[in-house]
Amino acid sequence: MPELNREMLTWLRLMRTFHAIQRREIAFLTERGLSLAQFDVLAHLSGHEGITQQRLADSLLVTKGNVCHLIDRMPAWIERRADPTSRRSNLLYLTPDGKALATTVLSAHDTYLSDLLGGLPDAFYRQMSGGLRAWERSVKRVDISMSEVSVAVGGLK
Amino acid sequence: MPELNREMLTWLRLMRTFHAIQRREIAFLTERGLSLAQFDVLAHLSGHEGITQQRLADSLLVTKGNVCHLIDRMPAWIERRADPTSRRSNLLYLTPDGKALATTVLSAHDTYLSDLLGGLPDAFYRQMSGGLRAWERSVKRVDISMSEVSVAVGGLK
DNA sequence: AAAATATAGTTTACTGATATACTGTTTATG
DNA sequence: CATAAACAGTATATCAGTAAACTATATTTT
Repeated sequence: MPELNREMLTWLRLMRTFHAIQRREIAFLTERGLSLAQFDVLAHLSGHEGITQQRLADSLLVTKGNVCHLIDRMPAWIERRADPTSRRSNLLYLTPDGKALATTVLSAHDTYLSDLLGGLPDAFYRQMSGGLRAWERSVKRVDISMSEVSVAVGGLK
Repeated sequence: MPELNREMLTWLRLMRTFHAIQRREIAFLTERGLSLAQFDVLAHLSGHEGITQQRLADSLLVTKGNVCHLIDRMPAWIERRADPTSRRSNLLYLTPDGKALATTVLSAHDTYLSDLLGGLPDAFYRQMSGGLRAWERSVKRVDISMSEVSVAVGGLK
């Protein structure tokens, strides 16, 4: 049977909280005709126009293939322009429509999330941020490209 | 420009922590030849053999279509059996191979996660769990099937 | 009992993400 | 300088997930 020790219980809590918030964020964006992925692209681009697809992919922690496909389906809002310094990269710019959409949706999104997430005492957020940062640091001891870990933990003896 | 108030910063922290942990969990399972979705199915089934596909879908918070497709691709580990009480539902059972796999992988997964997530003082987990529970409760004021919200927040005036 | 409705499962079409292979371009290096 | 290696982008195949249409079976209602 599953061992529900304190670490696991806290992790379950974290997952549930994450999903509760994210589902609402997605619902909010869906009503405005945007997917979360599209919103992320618009949001990042509106602060960093003129970056390459690769840089956008890095920022969003997704693959360049994903960005390519995503951009393909947002032609009304995003434009690929030639990079004067390199013929292999594209520079991404918002179209006027994209800029307009980004402005309104970003600000509404901000208001919505702040309202959704706010309302608890200031000390709560300080404490929570600190705790999460500590946990994340602790988790990152374990490298993501592990092969030893598989042996050490999953392994024999 | 984005307003990075305390709520948003805490949310960013939470997302980062969530992804840092989940990426490692996925890497762990991938090395053992399982996707996270497959693991979830095995894990739930090994504690609840004989449930229907619909019940499994409900438990995992996914659609029955997803479960159907998922089960289709795990024939070595999962078996559909006729429900003696209803000809329209299937009952899901682990095959001997599925049972064996579940046993070893579940326990290794448990050990791995406990090690990954553990190591901080007990008070940390108590405090974090409590904080997350409070935040989740507060978030759930906002109903997920909102239409008023879209007007109230996204809206005019 | 017949008709309407609801339910379990399947299928299909779509989005989103990955990995991988492929194209073309740039940069290193031998 | 020529070739090899790295890099940006694209294309393709695959895996998860959703929604919606469809099939077959149960259940309710009239």
